[in-house]
Formats: sequence, C-alpha cells, structure tokens
Amino acid sequence: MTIKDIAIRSGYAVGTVSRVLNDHPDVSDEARARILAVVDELGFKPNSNARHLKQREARGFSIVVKGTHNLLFAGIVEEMQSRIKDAGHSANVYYLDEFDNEVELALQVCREQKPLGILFLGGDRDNFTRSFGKVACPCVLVTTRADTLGFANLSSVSTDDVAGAAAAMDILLDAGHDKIGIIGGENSKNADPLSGYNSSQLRLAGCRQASLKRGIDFNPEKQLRISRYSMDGGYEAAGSLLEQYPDMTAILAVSDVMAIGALRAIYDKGLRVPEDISLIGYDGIEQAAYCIPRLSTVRQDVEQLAKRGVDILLQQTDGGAAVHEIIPFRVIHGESVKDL
Amino acid sequence: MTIKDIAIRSGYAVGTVSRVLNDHPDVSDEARARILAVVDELGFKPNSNARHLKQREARGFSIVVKGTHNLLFAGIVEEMQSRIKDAGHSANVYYLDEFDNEVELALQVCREQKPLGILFLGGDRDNFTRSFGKVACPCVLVTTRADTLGFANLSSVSTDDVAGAAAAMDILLDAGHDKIGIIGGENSKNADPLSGYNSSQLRLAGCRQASLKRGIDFNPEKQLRISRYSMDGGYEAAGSLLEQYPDMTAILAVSDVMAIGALRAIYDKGLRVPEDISLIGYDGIEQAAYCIPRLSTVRQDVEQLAKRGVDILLQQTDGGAAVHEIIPFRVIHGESVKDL
DNA sequence: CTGAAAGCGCTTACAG
DNA sequence: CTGAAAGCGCTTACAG
Repeated sequence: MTIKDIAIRSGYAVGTVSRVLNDHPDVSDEARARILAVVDELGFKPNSNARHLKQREARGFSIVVKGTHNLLFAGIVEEMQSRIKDAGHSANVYYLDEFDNEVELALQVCREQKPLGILFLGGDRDNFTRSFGKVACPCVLVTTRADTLGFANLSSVSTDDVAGAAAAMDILLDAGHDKIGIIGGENSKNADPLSGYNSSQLRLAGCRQASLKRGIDFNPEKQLRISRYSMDGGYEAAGSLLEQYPDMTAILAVSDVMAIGALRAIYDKGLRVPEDISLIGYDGIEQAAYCIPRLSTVRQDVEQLAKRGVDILLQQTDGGAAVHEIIPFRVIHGESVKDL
Repeated sequence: MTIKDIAIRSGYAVGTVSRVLNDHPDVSDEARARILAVVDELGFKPNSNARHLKQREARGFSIVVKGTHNLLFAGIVEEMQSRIKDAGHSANVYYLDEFDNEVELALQVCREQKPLGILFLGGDRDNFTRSFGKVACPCVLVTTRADTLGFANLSSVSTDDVAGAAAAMDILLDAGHDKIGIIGGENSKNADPLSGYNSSQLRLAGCRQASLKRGIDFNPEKQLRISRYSMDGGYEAAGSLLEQYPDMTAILAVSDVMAIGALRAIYDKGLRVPEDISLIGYDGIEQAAYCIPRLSTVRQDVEQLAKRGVDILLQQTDGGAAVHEIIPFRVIHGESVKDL
C-alpha cells in the first residue's frame, strides 16, 4: 500500500496526501479529515526510505551510542530521548559495538536521514580526528571532551576524568592506603594506557597525579592492569594484581563494571571487601549501589549530562557556537573502602 | 556523491556501477577493478534508502530485541550476529523499549528493508496475535513459545518456563523452605499475573505447581509481589515481602535482575543471604555469578537459544516448516540458598 | 558484458 | 487550497 492508494481512495492527489501526512498547513480541514480517515482505515504507514530519499530538509535528532552494553550510557539515552521529545522533536537511536567507528556511522546517518543534529554517547578521539570533518550538522559529544579537537560544529559535555579519578584516588589515599592496585580500561590496541585523551587514559593520569602529589611513587609495572570494560575483565585484572602485588591494600577500577568483577575476584581469593582490600569504582552506575558491600565510586551526573547535551544541541541548531561544558562529578561513599 | 559520480568518473554506466557494488557476476574484471578503484578513491557509500526503495529481493536478516536493557538478550544477540555472519549473511539489529510493539516494528522492517527473515528476542503474545498475520517472511521467536499461536511462518526456540520455575522452586522446597516469597514480573497492565502465556505468568504457574505438588498452599496475596524487571523493582518487592511476610525464609524472583535488587533489600533490612533468607533467581545472566553471595538461578542456555534460533531461521528460509523447540535449562547452584 | 530507461514511494517547487 | 510533474539515488529487466 502506498500514498497513491490513499490518493485514489480519498479522491485527492498524492501531493495533497503527502501534505496531510507531513502536517503541512496549506490543506483544507475537509481534505485533512477525509485523508486521515482513509489513512486510518487502511492502516497506512509511509515508507521512510522514500521519504528520506526525497526529503531535503533535516528533521529529528539522532543519538549514536558507542557500546551496546554500556550501562552508564543506557541511563543517559533514556533521559535524552524524553528531553528531546519534550522539546517537540523526535529522536532516533543507533547502537554500535564498542570497537566500531561511530563517526562513520554518523556520516551514513547524515547522508541518509539528514538529522538536525547528533548526540554522541562516547567516542574515540582518533575516529573524530580522522573523519568528523565530513559531518556538517551540529553535534555534541557526551562524556568525552572535544574542546581540543577544534571542530566548529562539535560541542561536548563531559566529566573531568582526570579530576574525577584523582578524587577517587584521594579517597583511598585519605584512608591511609598507599599500596593501590589500579585497573585501567582497554582502548584502541597498543595505545599507551597512560597518555592520551581517551577516558581510561585520562583517569589513569588522574590516578598518577594524585599519587605523585602525595609523594607516593606510581609504578605501572607493579600497580596497573589493563582490562576490557567488563566484569570478566575486572575479575581477571584483580586476580592478577592480588597475586603479583601481595602487599596491596586497595584497588581502584576506572569503571564500576570492572570493579564489580574485581569485588568477586577478591572474595574468590578468600579475602573480604573492605576488611582486607578496599575497592573503589568509577561512573556511578545503578548497579554499584546494589553490590554487597555497596561500591564506593565517582558518579558522573547522568541527568545533567543528558540535559545539557540536549540543551546545547538545540541551541547550536539555532545557530549557537560550539560549547564545551564540564559537569561536576560526585564522590559516592559506599561501603567498600576502609580506613587503615 | 552518488553512483552517477562514480559512473562518470570511471567511464561506465550507472547500471554497471550498481552491478559491481552488488557483486553481480556479469561484470568484466576490468570494469570491476576500475569501478572499485574509483569507489575507493572517492570513499563512496551507496545510499541505503534508495537501495531499499528499489530492491525487490530480500537480503540479510533482522533481529528485533524487545527491551534495550535486557541483559539476557544482550548475550543472545551477540551470539546470533556472529552465527549469521558465519553463515555468510548480514544482520541488522533493532532495539525497542520493553513496552513498545515489536510486531509493528517488524512490519515496518518488512516493508522497508525486506529481510530474509526475522529473529524476535522476546515478544508479547498479544502483539503477535493481533498483527503477526501481516508478516510474510519466516520468523523465529526466541525465549518465548509460539507453538500455540499457530502461524505457519513463526517458529520458536525457548526454555520451558513452567518447568524451569518449578525447578527453581524445588531447590527451595528441597532445602526445606515452605514459606517462600515470590517476585513476579510486570506484563501488560492489569493482566492476571498467574494465568496467561507471558514468561512471568508461566514461571509463576510453575512456582504454584511445584508448591501444590508437595501439598504446600500457594497464597498469592501473601506470597506474591509483582515488579518491573529491574533491580529497583526487585528491591521494592522484596522489601514489601520482608515486611508483610515476616516468617518467610526464602525468596524466588522470576528474573536475576530482580533477584539482585532483592539481595540488597534483604541486607538493608539487616538480614543476610543465605543465613537468614535464601534467594534464587532466574535466567542465569552473567551478573548472577558476580554477586556476593553468588546467586543460585535457573540458566537459560544462551548459546543454544542463539544457535538454534539462527539454524531454524536459515532452514525455514530454504522452505522448511515452522519448528517449536524447547532448549533445556540448567539449574545453577550458587551460594544463596541454605538448607533449613 | 554493458548501456539506456523505467520505476521504487515519496516530497516539493510550480502553476493555477 | 490543490494538482501535475520532476526528481531523490538506486536496481533491474530489456536490448544489444
């Protein structure tokens, strides 16, 4: 069934049907009523391929989510969708694998859907450097800084990863720990885990800074393990630390998911959190609060990241300049850190 | 940039370019090489709107996932994607909200993408009854039975929810528990939680059967709470049970996610699992194994569900008849159930 | 093996 | 306010 069937059945031309379907103002009430009745009766749905193929004007927003299973992003997406809807717009969400190229996907979306703007949840700096120049619409990168990328149509809303990780580290240091194992997150293969702009790299830099500031040596060889962003990865990494760094008294993981894995690894070695090993995560996902013991962590402000991301995108769509905003994090004191 | 640009630049006609792009056999090696070189040089990507609009023959498979955050489905999707790829096909994944209509989405996908077949992860029986008749391609419903729906093009691969829940219940009963609180899952509003074909309804039926079989009364008023499929929901439901059913010694939740919430609720009341309250979940998601204590649960066989789902779909695509297969579940003995 | 042309189902100036 | 027509970027019989 096509628009043509509706035209025949309603006695109007296809152009008029199209106008009704698109809420075009120049249509008589009579035509609108008649056509909508037929559309309803036949259960007609326009073919969006044809629509997008022809449509030149941009409509709706797109949200590109890097990492299907990312629990932090899951919360942000929901919040964004409802905010976009509240602003009277529609939103399409695209999920891609953690290791796929989000900018290439965005390029395709631009070509084929012509969105008013795009929100990126997470992003790999290299992908942006390489291909973002070809994206024309306003975009906001959420949870990752984009100020140093220097694109005029790319804003960002993020948490200060360096400061956040330093704050997490400070919790452990303040509690008297100075033998701290650290679990970093895997980025693009063979990148230096300690320098660079990806979130794990920034967080590890924060850990090191916090250490050095107190005159405590930071020895990656001994203290650091790199892991996938998964419970399984955290489990392995913590296991390795527990074995090879026996006088360690605390572990910091740069994501809660890995911390949850570490928690179980510690128990499986016959140790307890926080009695034997203190533990702190990062992100502040819902699950952290359901752990036993409740996980101490640094919470990224999901509501604000979503709200400001959408606000800035809407603003930029109206011709505003790119903005780079830092949203404050919050330290969550759970039950997983013990004073020495 | 369009196929026309490639045609001009390569000196061939658009038809030939299209043939090369679609791996059509009737193209000279010379033309193929020249055209691919230009495509590569210009970084051309065909517009899939135009492609799908014109294309009559079906290509690729679609996976429709009901519930963006469903951790059980997440594992299945990954497995399916790799199996479809191994079979030399492509797969598109569509995620929708738990409360959106998956069959309507499938209908749109059929109209616009013309897939060879569709895998549904989760499904609401009412939606299928109402609209699945309009879906023409072979489909497989995964994790939910479809045999009683009676559609010739709809197979299913699922776990026996009644037997699985009865097995979970038996673990508690065998351990000597006879005052068991039960957390059911929310379906379509104001449905009877105890009769019907949705997974929670079937699982609750299994719980009741297992109870009655031992001559133990099943009193929904006292024993049953209905909850959203979330940690938060499980937390609330368990809290309510703990307060209003004080001599309860065990809780069964029809999903692990709710069980994780219940676990924390029990601790927050100053009680311990399994010393004071035994706990068992359902599904066997990865997280259950990371809980402290490790969660006892009934595991759905994710690999087999994915494998058989894909196999049956491929088979049906070649003209096979609809098949309804039951995959055995496995009882996982964690650390969360104590013998009384 | 290749080209020219019709057409997929829409939207959108252009007339009237 | 409405209709007739061009055209979005592809694919696919149909000739040759």
